[in-house]
Amino acid sequence: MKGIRRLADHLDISIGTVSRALNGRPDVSEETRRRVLEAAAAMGYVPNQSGRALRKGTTSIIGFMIETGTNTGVDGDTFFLTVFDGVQTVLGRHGLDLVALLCGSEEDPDAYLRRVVGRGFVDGLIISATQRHDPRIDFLADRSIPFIALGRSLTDRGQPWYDLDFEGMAEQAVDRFVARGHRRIAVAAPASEVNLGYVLIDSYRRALARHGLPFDPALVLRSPQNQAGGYAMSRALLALEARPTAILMTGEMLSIGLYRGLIEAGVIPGRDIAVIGRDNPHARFLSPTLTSFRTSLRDLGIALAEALLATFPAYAEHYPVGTTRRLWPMTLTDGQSDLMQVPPQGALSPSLALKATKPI
Amino acid sequence: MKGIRRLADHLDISIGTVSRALNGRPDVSEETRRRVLEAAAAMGYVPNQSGRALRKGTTSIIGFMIETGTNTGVDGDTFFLTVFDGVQTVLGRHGLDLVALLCGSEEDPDAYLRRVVGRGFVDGLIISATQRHDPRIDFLADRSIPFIALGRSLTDRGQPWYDLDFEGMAEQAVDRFVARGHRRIAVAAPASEVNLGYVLIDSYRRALARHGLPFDPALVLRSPQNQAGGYAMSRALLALEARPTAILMTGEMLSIGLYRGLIEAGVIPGRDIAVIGRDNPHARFLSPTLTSFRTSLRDLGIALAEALLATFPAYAEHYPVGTTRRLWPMTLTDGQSDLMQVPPQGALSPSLALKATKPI
DNA sequence: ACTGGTTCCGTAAACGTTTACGATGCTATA
DNA sequence: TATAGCATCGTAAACGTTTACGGAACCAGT
Repeated sequence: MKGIRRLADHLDISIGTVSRALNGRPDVSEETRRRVLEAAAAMGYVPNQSGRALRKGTTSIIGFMIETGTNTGVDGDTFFLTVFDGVQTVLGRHGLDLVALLCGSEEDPDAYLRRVVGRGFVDGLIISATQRHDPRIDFLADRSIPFIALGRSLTDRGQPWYDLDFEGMAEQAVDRFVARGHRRIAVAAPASEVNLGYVLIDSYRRALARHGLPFDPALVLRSPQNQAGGYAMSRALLALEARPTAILMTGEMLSIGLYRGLIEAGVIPGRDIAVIGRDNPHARFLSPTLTSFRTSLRDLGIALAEALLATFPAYAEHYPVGTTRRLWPMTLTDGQSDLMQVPPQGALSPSLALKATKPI
Repeated sequence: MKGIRRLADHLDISIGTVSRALNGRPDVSEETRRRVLEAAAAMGYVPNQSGRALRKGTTSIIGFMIETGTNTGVDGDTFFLTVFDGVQTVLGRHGLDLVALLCGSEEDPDAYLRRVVGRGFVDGLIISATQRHDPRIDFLADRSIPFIALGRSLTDRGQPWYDLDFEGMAEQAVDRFVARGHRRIAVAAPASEVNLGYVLIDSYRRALARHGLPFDPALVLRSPQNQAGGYAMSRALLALEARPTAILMTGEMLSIGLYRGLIEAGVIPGRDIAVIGRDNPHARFLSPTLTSFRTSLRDLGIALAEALLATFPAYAEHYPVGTTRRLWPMTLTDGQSDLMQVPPQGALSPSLALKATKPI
């Protein structure tokens, strides 16, 4: 004998009453409710997930889909573990559980999603690393599965989303660079089809235009969003004909590899080139200290969870119903890596002048 | 109409036949099987997880339990994402799915495990960060849930495990240090009750004894296993009365913070102190290059999954049944950080001699 | 024509819950 | 006393699958 029946037999009452007692239904006496709760705790009873889900049509599980393997761009991540923690604290308050749905590097993300959602495995979803055009959004919207995206997409089905504020980052960074006299400002963009790359370049382009600076495609450096990418980027940067005097790194890990490459070449951030990057626990240990955009990823997780719950009618009392689409602010924190000043008006340093006039 | 019934009605056959066709049962004609599979694909049918699990008593889901939040010791993790990927590739071959069970920083890990396992949520489990005494092992063994531990524990219920080979690490590192003349060798150990700390210190102690060196408790430095911990450790190290000339860092992230702290103090790894650490994508960008223990975490994930499946009688054909308990080898890879030589026999450098004779 | 065997398929029970419904006993009121 | 209302509980159906069982149809051999 197992499950709720064991409990019922032990207490000599019906399984219906046990269930009502456990679920806080009103039509059960306080006396029996007490006995049931006591016995349940004593016998370590936990309702079977499948039985409950089958009957209720709801699983109380929220999935956070991420891709494993190191080819995803984001390697080395406090990122997800921290966001998870924020999401979990909100969901836990409502008896919901968070699990990470791990799409292996050998499986197609769209097929994976279809499989796991088709199974009726989760009540809601958080998807991340949204692509410029993302079939997952269409799929989830078609099935009207509650979900929220961490990242915007051109695929717009009215879904809620949060996204890091790349507009703000590009704007503030370019403003600061220009104020220090920089005119050749590079930007690091992801090599994949992830949408944030496009958003970033657009924002960067508009920020340049606002200052009357030309857009030079050669200054958009593409690479995987990890340290190795940052290292490769330093090489690409130093090899450019007309070397930029400033660079904005929006990938979390990029700056670490970039520093390594620059310093190896004798180019000191903050002195020979201005760098602004993204903060993370690793970047805190860079030297010279990195001028960086910071934010609380745990709070982002909390916001994500609340916005997701707001799409459930059942939680309308706690979270005002509605779809939130919001840029997640990052604050620019001073470091040493952007302190370089560019002398006004064509007074280029000899080495740069040399580079600039090199034939072809 | 939903689920298998919709499919059956559409094809004008019974749901039993549909189920048999989909599950590859022999007693269904090839013709109808073809029709069923075609229709299933066309209509995007995926069997409901709850219904199937309820009937079969098995979920085809393996859980990998980790703790979120940054206070867990391991922050900054390629680690888990890489191991996940290895596990996933093996499980995927057998139609099993891996999900990460995220225990929030606000919930007790033991209670979390009881809850999620009691629900019958998973067929098997991988637990990590095993404690010196770990109630989770007793719980899982009592319920005879198939599981494997990433990490040893004094709680021995005959469970299979893999663990990083800290014996080998301590032995090789101490050997190398001693060969270069070091006699005061420090070791970094985690501050928590996680078992690897005890294993590590034991191994370190034995390795010292083998060379006739005394064990000095002051040389065992405890800290959280992250960069901040490494940074703090550099301070503690430099503040020691009799400063060690070598240090072994077994935490993945420690070396990064340690480097920062040492270099700030003008102490160059490999020149002024010998350092051996653990490799990871971030440590690849340290300068001077880190002499480090390396391994393939993806292969570790594969091994974990195979050893877990070996405990399922159902997979006896693929994986020889039996419980494997094995140390996962790490190979020592040369870098510059351990190149420092200590002059033989009491010929201490002035500064070190000064430190050693300082009163109290 | 009868038997036995094979192939294919439908029927129905079962998994562990939740919950609508009805039954029972009690109290209060007329 | 009869009735209505209430509190409490048991009964049974339902959720979507899988699978043991049996039945129908067919063929081969006697």
